[in-house]
Amino acid sequence: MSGTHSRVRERVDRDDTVVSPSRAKAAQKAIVAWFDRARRDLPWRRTKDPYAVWVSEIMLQQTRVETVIPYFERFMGRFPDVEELARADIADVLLAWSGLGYYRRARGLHAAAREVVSRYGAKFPRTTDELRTLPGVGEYTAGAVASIAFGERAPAIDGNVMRVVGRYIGLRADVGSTEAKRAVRAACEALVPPVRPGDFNEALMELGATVCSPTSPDCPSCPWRRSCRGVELGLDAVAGGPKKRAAVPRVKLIAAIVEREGAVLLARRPLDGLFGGLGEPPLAEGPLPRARTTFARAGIELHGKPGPRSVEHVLTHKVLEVKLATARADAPQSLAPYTDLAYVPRSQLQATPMSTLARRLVRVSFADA
DNA sequence: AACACGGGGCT
DNA sequence: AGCCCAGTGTT
Repeated sequence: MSGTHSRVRERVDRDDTVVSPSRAKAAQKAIVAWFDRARRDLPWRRTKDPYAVWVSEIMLQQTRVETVIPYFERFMGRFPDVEELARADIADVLLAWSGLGYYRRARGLHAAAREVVSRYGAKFPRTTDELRTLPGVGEYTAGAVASIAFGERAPAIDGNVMRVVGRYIGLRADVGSTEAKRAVRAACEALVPPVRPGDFNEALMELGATVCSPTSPDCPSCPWRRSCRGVELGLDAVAGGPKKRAAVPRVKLIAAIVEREGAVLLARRPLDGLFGGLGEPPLAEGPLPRARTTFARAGIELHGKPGPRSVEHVLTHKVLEVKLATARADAPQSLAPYTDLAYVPRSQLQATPMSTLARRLVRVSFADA
């Protein structure tokens, strides 16, 4: 008897994350109506130009709206259409990306622009399947561009949507789990309407960004408050789960600060990996004797001991601890893993692609100059 | 499934 | 001091 009961109970638990057609329809109407009223005026919403939508979506990957806005404006001014971007030098694209992070995105954008021009005659591919083949365009971005720019009825599931829809369907599984992804995707397939699918997807993300926040959702203001399973269950029980992250390793580095006649010695990083393609004062891993030897082989002689000036730069997966050392280099040689070394006039630094870390190093070096 | 990949703002 | 953001690509 208890067996029968638990079997029924189990099926109910599984089924209640399924969104029925009638429930989907009500949900679509409510959230799009809310979006029409509450939508923020963002630069990339002033057009449905696929190129602009695409650029914005790439920039928005793992990056907040407020951070992206000025970069987007500058980028569109500098590269107004896909052909202009395809013609550009990668260094100019990286310069426009300097400080935004995840620099592989800039290389993907540039490579994809060239593909759009060469393979599609500068006309943007219109379907998720074609978009998906472009470098830097994954499942989310393909759905976002296809739905927003071309009206394809495709879901666009980002972190916001995982949380919002996870709560809406009363998902208990951790949002990072395969089970959660499957359930949210199924729900989204049922939810995305054939009419205005792009507005629906944007509405979902907008809701996550402004109302259904991770820690303190404003449920009374939510267009879905009446049918949200998460509210019924208590949001703490839904789509939660602590994500324990391993302690981030600390990496100790020495930066060789070499100045000669108003120019700074910069090294260019290899295209693959951290800060790919960007310039920076040459870095070598500590401890000091090893770094000194590494630099010496490249013709860079450290003056004294590194420090006391130093910079700590925090990344997602490691902390870079950089001590600064002045140095001289009359005939710099190659220095692994950098692709080249060159003196850059200080007046040219703002025109040189560099990471935020590299700019900090330069700024700290010449703070009192 | 886990990890590399930036930077910043909020709690 | 964590958390996590309009994620993607590699291993």
